[in-house]
Amino acid sequence: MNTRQEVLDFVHHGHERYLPHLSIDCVIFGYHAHQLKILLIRHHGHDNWSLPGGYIARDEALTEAAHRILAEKTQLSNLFLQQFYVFGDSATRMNKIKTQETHNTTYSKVGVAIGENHWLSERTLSIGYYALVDYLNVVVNPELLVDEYCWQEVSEIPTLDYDHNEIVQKALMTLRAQIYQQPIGYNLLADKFTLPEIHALYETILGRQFDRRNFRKKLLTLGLIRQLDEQRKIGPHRSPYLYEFDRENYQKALEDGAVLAL
Amino acid sequence: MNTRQEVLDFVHHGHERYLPHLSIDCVIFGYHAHQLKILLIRHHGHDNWSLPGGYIARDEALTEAAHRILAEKTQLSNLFLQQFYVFGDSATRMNKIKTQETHNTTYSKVGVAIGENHWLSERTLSIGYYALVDYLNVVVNPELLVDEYCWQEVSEIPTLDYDHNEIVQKALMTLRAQIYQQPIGYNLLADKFTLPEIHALYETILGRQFDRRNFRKKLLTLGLIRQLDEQRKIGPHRSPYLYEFDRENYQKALEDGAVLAL
DNA sequence: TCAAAAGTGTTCATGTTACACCCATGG
DNA sequence: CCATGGGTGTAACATGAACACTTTTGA
Repeated sequence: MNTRQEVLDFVHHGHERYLPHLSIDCVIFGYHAHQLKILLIRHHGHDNWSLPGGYIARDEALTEAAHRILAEKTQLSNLFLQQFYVFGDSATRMNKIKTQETHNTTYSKVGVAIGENHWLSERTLSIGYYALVDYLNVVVNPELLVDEYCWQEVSEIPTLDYDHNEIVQKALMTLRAQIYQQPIGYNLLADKFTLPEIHALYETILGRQFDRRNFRKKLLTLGLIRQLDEQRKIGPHRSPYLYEFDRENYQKALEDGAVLAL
Repeated sequence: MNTRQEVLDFVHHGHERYLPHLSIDCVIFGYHAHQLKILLIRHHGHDNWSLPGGYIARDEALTEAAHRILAEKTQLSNLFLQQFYVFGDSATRMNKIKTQETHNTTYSKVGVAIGENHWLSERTLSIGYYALVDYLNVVVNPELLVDEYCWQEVSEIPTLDYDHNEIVQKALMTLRAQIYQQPIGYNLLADKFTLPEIHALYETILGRQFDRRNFRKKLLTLGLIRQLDEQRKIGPHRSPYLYEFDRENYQKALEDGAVLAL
């Protein structure tokens, strides 16, 4: 939403287009070069940051909605996107903490006030999705009501609005648990990648270190990756070999519940 | 809902008490003696079976709602109950298949018709929860609109109404994945249990066999269970020893991500 | 004494961990 | 030639898998 008109239309007619009481919040993990970050936004007039999110259109599949919202923020489609939990227990989600004033701060930018019975003031449960992107590929889409964006290191997430800290925690837990069962590398590495690259990826996401030799052995033994004949030039150093994923084997390994417990 | 009056009140005023567009469906796994079953219900006038479910009250936490619904069906509280997915993609969940006639068949029992714009005809996403119970402990609560109940073996689930087959599949997958990370035994076994009992439990839930000796060794090594001095009399056979869970160690092992991969 | 169920230990194969030196490259 | 980063193998150890006979009990 980039124009005042769009925002006004959303405020006044959003309930006709979207399902009320339900939203989607996205924890967008951005990885690059040994750093794992999360995309945060700061709504107009807010001191705290929060997660990007959106609503589900009445004629839209849930998964579709999640992909649309993600694409609206990052301009990227076909990303790895995973539903992980529904949040409906915390005080914010019970409407025990009124978000109305919060909303009014934001929407004051377009000169509307959100009443107590407005659809945006109603109790809203939120479905959490997490995505994985290379944050260098992301060109964040500016929105009228969002004052600022930032990529924040996962270990340094500040206090967020609503229950978003809880959502981030759960997303991170789920990501780390699922890295063993999901083709996570596919989405964060180029088709051809070096061993140090995939090695750094796993170390960063899991927050611990792996022995280079054992790591390579494991991935090759499981047949998840295949070494190529090519090498990459990387400046004044020895050239690393390139590898690619063995898609068939990767799939098979995942089905067999293969564990990449290094 | 056991009286006509209650049902009428639900149909006419339910939207004031409950959040629209959202429901909870429960996959209630019932285990006993090497059998793993699911509780199914048959609504009045329906040919197919479906899962028990319910709605979230406007002033009720999500988890609270799930426990209430489960207690309404089984009369049991404090059960192991786990949220596992939100279903919002299938044709039923998009309102592409009209459930209105379906509803009318059911509610004809109390002599009301559900119109196209009735709140029960609107698009409804469903949050899936699974529970684990000993089905011998369950006294199913009769409800006016439910003609029949049954416990159906997980390997013999018939075609269900709506997208409930999909929900059951996902629940079973999740249960099997989580048995390694959740204190599942606690809820299905008495405080003191024999090794053959817990052994059968794992075999049944995971659908495969484990060597008795290795199974015992593993559980003892991980410190999940503790052997007691008592034995149980079981007729014309050797008396098995009793065991109990080592709660502290169980907790610790789960946090460490201990894997019971037998 | 028999049938049914439970108890128990060892061996072998596999997987996991720990560890250090040499090589290639460009400046 | 040097600084930097990448490549590689082996030995010790721990874990998992396979396997069968004996004991207890009550009828």
